[in-house]
Amino acid sequence: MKIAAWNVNSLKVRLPQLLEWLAARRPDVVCLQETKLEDHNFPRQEIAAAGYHAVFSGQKTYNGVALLARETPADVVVGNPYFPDPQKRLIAATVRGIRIVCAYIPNGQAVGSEKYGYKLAWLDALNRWMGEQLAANPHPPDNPQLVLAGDFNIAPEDRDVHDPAAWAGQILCSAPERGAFQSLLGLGLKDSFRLFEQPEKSFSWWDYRMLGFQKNRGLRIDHILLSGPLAARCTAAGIDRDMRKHERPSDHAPVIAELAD
DNA sequence: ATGGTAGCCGCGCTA
Repeated sequence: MKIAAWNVNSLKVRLPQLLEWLAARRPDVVCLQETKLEDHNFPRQEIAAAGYHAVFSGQKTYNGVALLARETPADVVVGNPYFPDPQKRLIAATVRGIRIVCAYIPNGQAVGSEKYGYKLAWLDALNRWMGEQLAANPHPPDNPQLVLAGDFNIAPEDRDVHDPAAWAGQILCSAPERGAFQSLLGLGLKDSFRLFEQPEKSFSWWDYRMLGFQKNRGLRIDHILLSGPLAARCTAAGIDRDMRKHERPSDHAPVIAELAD
């Protein structure tokens, strides 16, 4: 079972790339962020023609998440019950007995800003909800089947940052943000990427500006976290870096984790 | 060097 997450930065613009990529990679589940589409504009026909069911929660201009799956997603929940939020950043559904949570965690703009406070509060509520979801999705009991995937807007460690000195204490890298990430791991979730040997300087996002990608000035901020039993089944994890080379790319590359059946 | 690039129904804001 192949699970992917991709911040597409406008599904309208990236739809042709998404369809090509779905055909090439054949993921079973895809968590999309920054669709930037109202629900009535979601390209349901094109996604269905590609062989995927879709559930989504979008808004105009900003944010927006979607969950694509080759099997019908069940028990769809939009948003975090512990954090009422007009911003469309969270959608969850069950696919093949696995609870999938697709998240677009706030960027936070700058440490100390109002948006930063919102990000930390959002993460605190996410942590609370994930704790509950881990307990609520046992199969059988005490065997949580949970995936938390998406754009976290957090580089967990210095090795996830092209220039740790320049980014020290900055947004995406600050201690409170990294602490929130560690709290999610503390619930028993595993960073699928780090279950395997990986190339140095592996990143998932590069700023459009200043030739960020060409110079590999990136950060690894997109993640697929797995509950313990799923981590035990994980056979591979990686970043589809080549998608960032595409003409008119998203600023994020897709991340992928594979589970043995 | 406080820039730069991309996407948005936008004519600034967010990333």
